[in-house]
Amino acid sequence: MSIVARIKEATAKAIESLYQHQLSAQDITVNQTKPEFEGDYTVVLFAFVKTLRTSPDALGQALGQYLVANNGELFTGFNLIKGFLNLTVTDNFFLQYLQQRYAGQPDLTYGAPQKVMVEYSSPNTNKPLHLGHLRNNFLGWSVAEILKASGNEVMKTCIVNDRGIHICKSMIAWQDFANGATPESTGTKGDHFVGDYYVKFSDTHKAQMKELEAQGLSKEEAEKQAPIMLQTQQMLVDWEAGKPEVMELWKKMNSWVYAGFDQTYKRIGTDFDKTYYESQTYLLGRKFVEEGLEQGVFYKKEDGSVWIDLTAEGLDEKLVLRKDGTSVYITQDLGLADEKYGEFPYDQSIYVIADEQNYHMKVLQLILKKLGKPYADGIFHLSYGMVELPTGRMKSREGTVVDADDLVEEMVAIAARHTEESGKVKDFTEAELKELYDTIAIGALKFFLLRVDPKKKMIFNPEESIDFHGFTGPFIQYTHARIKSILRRQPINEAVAVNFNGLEKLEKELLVLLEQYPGTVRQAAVEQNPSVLAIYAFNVAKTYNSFYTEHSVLSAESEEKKELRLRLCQLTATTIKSAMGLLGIRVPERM
RNA sequence: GGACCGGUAGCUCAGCUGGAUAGAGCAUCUGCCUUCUAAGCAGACGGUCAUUGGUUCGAAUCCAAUCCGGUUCACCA
Repeated sequence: MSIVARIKEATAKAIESLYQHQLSAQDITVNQTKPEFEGDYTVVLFAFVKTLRTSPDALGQALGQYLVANNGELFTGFNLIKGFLNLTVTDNFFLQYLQQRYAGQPDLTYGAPQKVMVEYSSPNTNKPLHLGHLRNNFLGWSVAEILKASGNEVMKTCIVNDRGIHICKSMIAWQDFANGATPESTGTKGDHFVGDYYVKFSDTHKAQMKELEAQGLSKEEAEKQAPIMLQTQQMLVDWEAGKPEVMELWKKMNSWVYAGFDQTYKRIGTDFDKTYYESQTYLLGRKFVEEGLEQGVFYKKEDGSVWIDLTAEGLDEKLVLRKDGTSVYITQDLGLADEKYGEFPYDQSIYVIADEQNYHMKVLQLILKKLGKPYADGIFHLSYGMVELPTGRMKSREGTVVDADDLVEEMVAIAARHTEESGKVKDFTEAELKELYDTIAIGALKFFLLRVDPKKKMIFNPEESIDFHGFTGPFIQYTHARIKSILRRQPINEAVAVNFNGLEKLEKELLVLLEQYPGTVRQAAVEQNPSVLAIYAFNVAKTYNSFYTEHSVLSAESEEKKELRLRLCQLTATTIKSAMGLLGIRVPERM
């Protein structure tokens, strides 16, 4: 049990014994003591003063004395400042924790295991991945891993938007302008290759619109009447009819894109247990229309379109089937949700989707509820804020989209430059260097995107790029490498025992932090928020670095101190590696 | 217009289930490498927590109003 849990438990017991008053652990506020006061953890007393009909001072004195007298293994002393009871935890408690944990892997499981599905990434097959996808990928992957580490059965999924008018746009452009060029013939990565034709479509479309507008058509008319758009519409019809040459082109171009995605996913360490393709799932929602009409949840308008009225819930009327009988986005999603549950009967289904779709996800869940689907309550929208540039949103039309592959390459170049300047790994082979650059570059990128609360939109400044100092991935990686350097020189001697009193301030501070690790992972899991772990890992690294500068490990005052510090180093390294691992960030042995 | 989200140091962000004098990193400035990796450490500077009112022992945190910014309310996906 964590020290905080034990303090709460002991406090509840003490109050029951002293005042015959029952309290549950969650009623008690325990904070880490502020550095300017003596003590490690603080019980906040104000909440009980009224019900116990006593003063903060009297309560604090009584409680402090009781806790120290009855929990000698936990507390060595207390002090009372206003309504705050500061408790000093015994060195021995932390030394025991250290002794038990330094060698193995942390146990991070809690609660009853659940089946959790996590959907993330969801790319379109008409353009390469960009910065926004990276936040999505890193978030989804990390949340999945955190839930897995917490003891749940997790299935990572991806829905690929591989069909529709936007896919036809790049197809038409390729057909009209490529002269048979391929990624191989041009030496272009497949997803970028196809993305270039999507841009080509836009440019052509724009030019044709301009001509039509000059002929007096309105903007809307011009948009629809542009020859390339008419072509694209026809191609979509042909695709839905399964016209062989269109299907062939579609498959060919998608396969180029997938080859490109695979390369990027591999590079950034994203993986999935199951990939859904919209082309295979988009018709699944149709049966819901019948079902909803029968149940009276949906209604049909005169023109044949089908709707659901959500105005009672404060939302709007929502179309679920077009008058021409084709299904819309939300209907497809209903079908996919059903398909997912059929394959993996989950307790929770997490959708990692940007916050611009908050309304859509709300509607999706509500419709499923109204249809009486048992899995509706398990749906959770992990809504994250968009990544913006200092100038505002990324816009493909204005060419301000930050490409994922380009960004990774840029980071690698910076990592290489820093590494060369430091001159610390001159004996590395080419392959080792390459791996190190990737580890640092992608670590920096992931940390940068994961350190912010997912809910909040974030600003990415390409000018300043991503720093390698301070609150960053490389800072933490560097700390790990430093520790490993010590442990390589001097392995731990298991035979030496380390039970004694007299921890240095920074030794204890570090132990206090390390002891909080399982609780921190739990918080990250409950909140589905990796940034909690990023901040934690940074604090551990920072505290270790202070300790490192202040106290020598290898030239410690005594053999026993040295062994203590070696174990402290080991546990710090393990904790950093574990926490960073849950963020998808590798930590090097040397850098 | 309706709904939802946000506004904390020059910049990027923590803190938000109410608790002590609001914290980090970057930037700026001062020190510290013949001693375990200076991608580091120690320190300085920097705040009307958007504004106003309310709730109470106590408010950045809760409530209301206002201002500013964003997203969304498509027979697009």
